[in-house]
Amino acid sequence: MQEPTGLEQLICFELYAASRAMTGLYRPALEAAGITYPQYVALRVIWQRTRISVRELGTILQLDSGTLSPLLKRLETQGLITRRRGTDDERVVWITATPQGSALQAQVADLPQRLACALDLTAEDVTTLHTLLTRVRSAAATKSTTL
Amino acid sequence: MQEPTGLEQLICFELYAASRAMTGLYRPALEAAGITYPQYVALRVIWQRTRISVRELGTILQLDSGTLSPLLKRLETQGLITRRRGTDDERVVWITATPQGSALQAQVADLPQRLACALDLTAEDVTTLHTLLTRVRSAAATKSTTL
DNA sequence: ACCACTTCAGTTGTGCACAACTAGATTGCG
DNA sequence: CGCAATCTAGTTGTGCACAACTGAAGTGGT
Repeated sequence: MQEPTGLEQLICFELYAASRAMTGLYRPALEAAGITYPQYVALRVIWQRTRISVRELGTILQLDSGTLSPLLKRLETQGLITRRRGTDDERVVWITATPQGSALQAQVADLPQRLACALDLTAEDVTTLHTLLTRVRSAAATKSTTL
Repeated sequence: MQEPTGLEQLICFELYAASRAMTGLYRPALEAAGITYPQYVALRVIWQRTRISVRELGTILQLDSGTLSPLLKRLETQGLITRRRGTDDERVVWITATPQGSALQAQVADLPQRLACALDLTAEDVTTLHTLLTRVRSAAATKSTTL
């Protein structure tokens, strides 16, 4: 930091800027796969289950239906997932990866490792960072009325 | 973390989630002041200078004119800043806080401290987090073609 | 002086984030 | 049972993030 802008003292701003920088790091590879970063994290969760409801996906990603509905609609249009109303409870929509969607998994499998290397962080740094970020997130979530 | 979603291993996702959680923590106070979080960080930089160009503001915030132009337009409409074309170099637009805009500064002055307390982080944690986030951001920015 | 190159802010189009709301399905209490 | 409260996903509207582009203004080489 060369100039005293005051921003560098704000953890909040560092989080905001670092998050966008990381997303930018993922962008080229994800663009090649035809998806965006939020779509990628949603797919990661979907890939791990035979099916998942919009609600549970939202709980994991901390996103509401206002964000997820259009995002999932786009994934469905691309043929990467299917959406089906539940028969027992017609309120819930079950999401499943299509074969085409599952195929994408292989294409982006090594991304996190490749990009983590680019950050020049030691394993210890990653652990520390992960611990602190989790604490910040849960503390912020607790105090907030949102979600 | 109760379930193995795979996301919790992703520094990238933790950054993304923590950043949104922090923004949510700021939201109620900023909403009371009539501004959004990105407008707040932009104003913090503007408050520290008698004037600043859109370009320099963008360099500090890591945002391009595509994001800043409409954001600054809204701040101008609210009467918080003025925008004036330079006389020597007519390409640059100089931004200045209005008295009304400067008055807002007092209203949100204690925000970072109040909210930092809510996170239950020690001074050491904050320093560690800040250092790691800065490293992540600069590393990501270096590898990226963006900006 | 000429002109290709660069710089700056702004516009357009797409997609995300979130508040506020809607509509239908389900639940549970009296 | 009847019906109000709750829960689900989706829609609408606002504002941010970013790619791609525009147009005007400045710059440098010849």
